Amino acid sequence: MGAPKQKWTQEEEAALKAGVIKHGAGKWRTILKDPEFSSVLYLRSNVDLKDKWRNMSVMANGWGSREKARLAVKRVPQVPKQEENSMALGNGQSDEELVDTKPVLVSSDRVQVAAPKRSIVRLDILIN
Amino acid sequence: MGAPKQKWTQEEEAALKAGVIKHGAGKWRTILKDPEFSSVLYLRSNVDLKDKWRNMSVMANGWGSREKARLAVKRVPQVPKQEENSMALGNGQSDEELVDTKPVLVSSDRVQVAAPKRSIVRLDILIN
DNA sequence: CGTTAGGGCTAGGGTTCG
DNA sequence: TCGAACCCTAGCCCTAAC
Repeated sequence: MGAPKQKWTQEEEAALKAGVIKHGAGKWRTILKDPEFSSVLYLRSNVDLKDKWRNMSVMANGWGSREKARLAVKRVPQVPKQEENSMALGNGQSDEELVDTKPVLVSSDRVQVAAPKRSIVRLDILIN
Repeated sequence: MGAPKQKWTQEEEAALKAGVIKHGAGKWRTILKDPEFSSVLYLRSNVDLKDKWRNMSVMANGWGSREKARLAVKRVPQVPKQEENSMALGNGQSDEELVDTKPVLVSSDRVQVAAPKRSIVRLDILIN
């Protein structure tokens, strides 16, 4: 079993989004063949792109049903990971970058453990 | 209030084991639809089967109770984690023979491993 | 035949309860 | 605290339709 599971990276998500903006949703094979994205998505199939876009769209809408303060107000003795990617479809315009504001802030009354880990601040690849 | 939490009976566990032997681990829905086991497992869902098999497998591994599991280390932005979990079938007695839990015959075409090794799967182990 | 849309299933982490 | 049972859902598979 050589497929433990393959999680999507932020680079891949950004490439997918850019591909949809450029070619349109539904043109998965076209996006995949575009040399601009194939370097990032080369190990994904067109079906993978379709599935991922479905998941991203669902998330972008109303954040689900049973999630609310559950994930946010979780007291974790660790460093809360915060990574959120904006997910919205552009109107076909050139530049568009929605910034999702996720004010998830775990503010413990006590001193929180320091963060020895390196925060991963990744910027989306340039498109257009 | 509404979820009494139903514990697994011996009959259900036995049916699950037999189902895995017959159809292979991972074919939870298939096991559930098999009339041979549905009479016992009709209260369970495919996810229940999967979860129960996970718990049983952990026990079979000899996880004892003397391990300091570090459940930290969430996701590090580097080095893909690699998990390897071996699954053992059979009773919880001293048996170090790993049994391939693949169904005897799968769908013909698949990304089958290019290894024509034909391990003789022993199926003598059965319900306790 | 290739591709896409959609439903279905599984794997794995997370959460709750005892 | 720990573990069994249960929940949530991203990723993957199957099938029909085009």
